[in-house]
Amino acid sequence: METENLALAVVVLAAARGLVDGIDARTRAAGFDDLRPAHGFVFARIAAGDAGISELAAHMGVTKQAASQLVDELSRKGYVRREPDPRDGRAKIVTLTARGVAATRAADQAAAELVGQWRQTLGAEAVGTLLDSLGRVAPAGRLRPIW
Amino acid sequence: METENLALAVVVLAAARGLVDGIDARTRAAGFDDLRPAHGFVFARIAAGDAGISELAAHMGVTKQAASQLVDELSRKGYVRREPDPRDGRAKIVTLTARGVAATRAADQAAAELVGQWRQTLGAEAVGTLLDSLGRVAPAGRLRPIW
DNA sequence: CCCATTGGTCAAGCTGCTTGACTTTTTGAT
DNA sequence: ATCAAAAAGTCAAGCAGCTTGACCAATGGG
Repeated sequence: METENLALAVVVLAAARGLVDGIDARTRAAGFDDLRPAHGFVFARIAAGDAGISELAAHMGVTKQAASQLVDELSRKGYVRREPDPRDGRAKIVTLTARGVAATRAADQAAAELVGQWRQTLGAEAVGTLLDSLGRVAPAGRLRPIW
Repeated sequence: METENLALAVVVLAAARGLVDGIDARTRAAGFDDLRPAHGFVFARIAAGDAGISELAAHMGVTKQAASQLVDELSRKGYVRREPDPRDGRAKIVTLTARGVAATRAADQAAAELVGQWRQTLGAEAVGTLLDSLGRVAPAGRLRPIW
C-alpha cells in the first residue's frame, strides 16, 4: 500500500510532538509543574501584547468559554491576572504576573535548547532553511491544540 | 520579551496543524465524514502491517483501553475487523476492511495534494530537504495526538 | 435613542481519555 | 512438569477539557 505521503505528514507531526513534549518536560523540570502545553499558547499570545478573553479564544481556536476557563485556572495558579480594560467596560485584559513571565522565559529557554539540538544534528544553516520553509507553508491561522 | 525560540516552535506546530486539518477536510469531503484525525493513525499503523490492540496503543501513546475503544468505533463503522491471532490465543489482529483501505487511500491522496501545494510554494527540491531534515530531528517514538 | 453586536460569565452536557479490577493465555524459571 | 509472573484484551467507572445554550452588561452605528 502506498502511504508515502501520509508518512511525510507523520514526520511533521512527530517533529511537532517532539517539540511540545520537550518544552513541556523542561518547563516542568524548571519548577512549573502545574502547566499544560496548552497554557503555553496563552502565554505566547499575552507575551505578544496584552489580550482579552475573546482574542485569546480566537487565537487558540476555542470558544470564549474555554478560554475563560483556561484563564481562570492560570489565574488561580498565579500566572496571570485579570484587569478591567479602561477603554471598554465589558472587556478584561489578561496580563502575566511575575511568575507568568518566569514561566514564559523557561518555556522559551526550553525551546532554545531543543532548536539547539536541531542545529547540532543538521547544522545552523539547515535549521534556518527549515524554519524559513515551514514559515512559508504553515497557515497563519489558529494555533490550537491539534486534535 | 524574547520569545523567538517559542515562535520557532509555533511555526512547526502551525505546519502540523495545517496538514492535519487539510487531510481531515479532504478525507471527509471524499465521503469518509465519520472519521476523526486520530483514526488516521490507526490506519497508518495497520497499513504498515497488521497489528494488535497493544501495538496500536503503544504506537499512539495511549492506554490499551483507549485503543480498544477506537477499534470498537472503527469496527462499528465498518473500517476494520478484529480477528483472532492464530499464534496467540489472547491476541486479536486488527485488519482493514475494503472501506478501511479506501479511506487510507483517500487520506494518502489528501496528503499528496497538500505536499504538492508545498512544492508549488517552495519548489520540489526544498520540500525534499525539508522532509529529510525533519526526519532527522523528529523523535521516532509515539505518534499520538499532540495534546 | 435604540437595538443589534460584542466581551464575558454561569451552568449543564458530552466525548475521549484515564485508572482500576478482572479473565484468559503465554512465558519462563525452577 | 509446575506454577508464578507477565502480557493481551475487556468491562466499568471517573474525570478533564471542551462544547452548546442562556444570559448580563457595555458599546456603537443607524
